[in-house]
Amino acid sequence: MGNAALREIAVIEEIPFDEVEGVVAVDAHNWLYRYLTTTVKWTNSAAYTTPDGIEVANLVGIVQGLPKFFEHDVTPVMVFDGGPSELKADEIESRREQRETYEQQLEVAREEGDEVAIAQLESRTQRLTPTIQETSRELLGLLDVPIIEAPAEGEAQAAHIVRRGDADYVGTEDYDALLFGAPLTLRQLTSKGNPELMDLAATLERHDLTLEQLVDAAILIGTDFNEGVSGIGPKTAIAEITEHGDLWSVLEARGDSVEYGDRVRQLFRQPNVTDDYAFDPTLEPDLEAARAYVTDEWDVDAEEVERGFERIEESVTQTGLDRWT
DNA sequence: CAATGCCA
DNA sequence: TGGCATTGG
Repeated sequence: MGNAALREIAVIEEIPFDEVEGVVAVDAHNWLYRYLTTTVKWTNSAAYTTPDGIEVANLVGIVQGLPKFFEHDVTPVMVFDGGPSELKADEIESRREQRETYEQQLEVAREEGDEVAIAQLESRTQRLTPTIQETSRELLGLLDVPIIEAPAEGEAQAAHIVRRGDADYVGTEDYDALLFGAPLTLRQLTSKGNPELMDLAATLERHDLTLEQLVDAAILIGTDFNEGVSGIGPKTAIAEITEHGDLWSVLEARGDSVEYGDRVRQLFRQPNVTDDYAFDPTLEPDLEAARAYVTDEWDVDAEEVERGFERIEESVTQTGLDRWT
């Protein structure tokens, strides 16, 4: 989701994949979700469901999606969302408890009309199922793709990692990455053509804004967590913030108001992220194990993943993934 | 310029 | 989704 109006504000340019270098901190939820909803699923639904009715389109998506990185000598690092759905495989009981807790929280938030909390909790509704999470982690592990656990939003954590210089780009379709302060963001990583590069510094420079002001402008327009002011779009938001300086001054001058403005602001300014992560960008995939996992353990038709594995294999042997530091 | 609805 | 035309302020 995110905010499409930010596209009007952001400096975005298409770049050849060859010019992408280094490490991409991928918003794993966003990345997997693309493969679960669009590409694979409807083309041959049966091929991505086990006899038990468990969806394994994520495994196919991973096998088909990773070669893009490998073939361009780009190291993906998958950043998973934290929060209520971070579950350990064998903790069935705590799983139920957490789900109940989440339901209760959502109920309370609804009663209180706390739109921000509702939005946050609902955004966790469309979370990946525990099975998807577990099998994705397992397969990524076999392929030696680093996984980082975010305390909350994966996107915020990915932005944090890039800000600290431990990765070069955030990978997500979501324009919100900009608001989390991601210096460089790559979009269209799942599509066929070239990716798009979204540049924070260039964006701020173009409009002569600070990041804080950009966040305020986005709040005026409306984000995933707040409604925004009716009648304010990207142009007006920038103009008003430029004229009055910040969110509150704009609202005061217009006699408007925004619900939970301060909380949404904090959400972007001080997201829940951690420095407690580490990864080795040197990838040594165990292709045999990965193939076995997908085709034997989860009964995915070998044809569905053959080409993907071949491409990964070729990348490994030709360029040597272990050269990437 | 913002919002809406339709279509590729 | 994203692009485009329309309408309404």
